[in-house]
Parts: sequence; C-alpha cells; structure tokens
Amino acid sequence: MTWTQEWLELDPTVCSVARTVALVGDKWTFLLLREVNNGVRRFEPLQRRLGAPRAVLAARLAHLVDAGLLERAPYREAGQRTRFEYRLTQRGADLRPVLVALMQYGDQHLAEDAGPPVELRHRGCGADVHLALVCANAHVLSGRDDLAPRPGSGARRLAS
Amino acid sequence: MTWTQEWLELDPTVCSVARTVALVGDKWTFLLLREVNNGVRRFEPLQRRLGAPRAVLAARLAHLVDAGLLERAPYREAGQRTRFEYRLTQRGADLRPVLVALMQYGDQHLAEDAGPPVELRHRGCGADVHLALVCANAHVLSGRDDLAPRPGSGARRLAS
DNA sequence: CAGTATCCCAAGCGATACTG
DNA sequence: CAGTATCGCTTGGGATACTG
Repeated sequence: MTWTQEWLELDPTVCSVARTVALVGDKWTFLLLREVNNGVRRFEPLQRRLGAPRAVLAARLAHLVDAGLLERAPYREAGQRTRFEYRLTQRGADLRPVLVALMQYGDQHLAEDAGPPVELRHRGCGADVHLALVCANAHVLSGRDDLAPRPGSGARRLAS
Repeated sequence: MTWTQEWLELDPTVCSVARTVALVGDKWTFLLLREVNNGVRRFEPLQRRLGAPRAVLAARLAHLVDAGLLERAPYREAGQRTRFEYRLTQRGADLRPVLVALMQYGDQHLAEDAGPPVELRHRGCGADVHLALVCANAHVLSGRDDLAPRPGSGARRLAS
C-alpha cells in the first residue's frame, strides 16, 4: 500500500475522468446520447422518451452542440419548413465506449430476469460484443488487482 | 434509417445505461471511485482531495457501501482505536471499465499538452492497458459501423 | 480521525403556457 | 414541430461547527 502515498501528492483536478464527467456527467446527457446513438435525433421524440422538461433538453442539446459532440443538421419533410436534427459527430461517437461500459455494468449487476434490453453484435460476424480491458500483449484483465494505474506524464504535483 | 422506428417503440426506462447512471451517476461518485481505485481509502484524504463537503462524502460512501460497491474494512494504527477504510468490492471493481472509458475519452479529447495524467499498466506483464470492444469470435471492433445494437430479450415495448 | 449536525443558498427540475 | 419563457419548489451543495 505504500504506493498510495504517491497518489496523495498528485493534483486531483488534473484528471481525464473529471474532465469528461464535467462535460457529459449530468443527469440527462448519458441518456440523451444513448437515444442519439440509436438514431433518435429530433427534439420531440427525444423529449417524449427522456421525459425531460423541454427547456432542459434544449439546454443540453445546445451544450453538446457547443462542445462539438452533436451537430445540428437541417432536414426537410414534404411541405414543411426546414427543421433541424441532431447527429453525433465523431467526437460524440467516441463516447460510445462509455455508454457501452455503463450498459454492460447494468446488464451484469442491475438486470431483471428478462435479460439485457439491448444486445450488441459485431456487424461483420454477428457475434456478441463486449468491452474488455486488454493490454498491449493481448492479455485480458479481469481480476481486481490486474490493473496498475501509474501517474502519467501529464500528472502534476500538488502545490501545497 | 428505417431501424430508428424500432427504437421509438421500445420503453426507454428499461435500460441498463439508465440503471447504472441512477446508481453512480451523480456529481461526486465517479471521482470518489477514481480515488478508491487509486488506493485512497480513508475519509480524510478523500474529503481533502475531492473537495466535497464532509456530509456529502459521508452520504456517498454510505450509499456505495449500501449498494455493495464498497465495503468498510476495519484497520488499526499503532496506539489508535479501530477505524474504517473503504475498499472496492468486486461489484465495485466491475465499474472500472466505465472509469477507464471516461479517462480514455478525456485523454483523447480533453487533454492538455503534457500528456495523460494517469497511465494504466497490466500488473502481470507491465504493458499498457486500454479498453477494447471485442466480439465472441475475438475480433476487435474499431470502425464506426462495426457495432450493431439490437433490442435484446429484456426489451419492452411501450404501453401506449 | 471520522464522521454528524445545522443553516443557508443556488442550481436545476417539473409543470405549464406561449411562439414562429 | 421545435423550441422559449416563466415560476414555484425541492434537492443537494458549500461553509462551518460540533462530537466520539
């Protein structure tokens, strides 16, 4: 446990987890991204499915567009004026592992009898997909102690 | 895009993402779990590093113990009375992919020049660790369209 | 050290109504 | 359909002080 001391001296605000959480870690954003990932892109169905107040949804969408995770794309249905829908950017799609990780945990530990609400398949071969921690030597990490976090080059010591 | 219709008819509350977010998706829990993963297990250092009010930290710890993600373990320093520290259970350790996913996203998209604040190594072989989507046939999914989400056996149609 | 207790405040939520 | 505007209210957060 001596290595714990090492972490105590590092600045906890210099942290990629904290930065990502600050960006998308509020009550609605994960669920909103889930919907967009499933192709639900318009305001009305989003609002109906999330159950969020319209003002809240509008604020979240604006925030995500602003952060570059979503983009507004104009579309037009016959006889209607131009409207907008929200699409994932690459930057937004890169958050998919987070969603998959949340989903997998829910499937494993918070599931009901009926099985997972969503299954992930490899489009190429049809097999089930899961998320795994793998090392550069292709070992799969499963045990509690297989993972060794180390301060990286961007770590900063505490000022005090 | 016709498959979008399929998702519109499914109950959005039956969702493993939503359940996991409901469990750990508040402002402090991710950061708290990050600290515990790094071996910071006692109340005082946790409070100091998170900057959360003591009452809030106590509530989060109790909640996580209650949910079975952490366990209180007694320890004793020389000449002191017995105290408690908080350790990850397996159930808590299983959330690590979520943390790693958040961290990887931050490293990729929200980083500073200095590089990642934390690096992950495989304790067995020392190699760098990353998160990967793999299928049952051991294919690694990398492309944007390799992943095909499908309603699973636990999916429920909307009542209305 | 490891929490409780208290108080106050602000953000954010939910509901509803309104607009182009 | 796709939002804005408004409002009352609860939840939870910050600061501080207290206890075994």
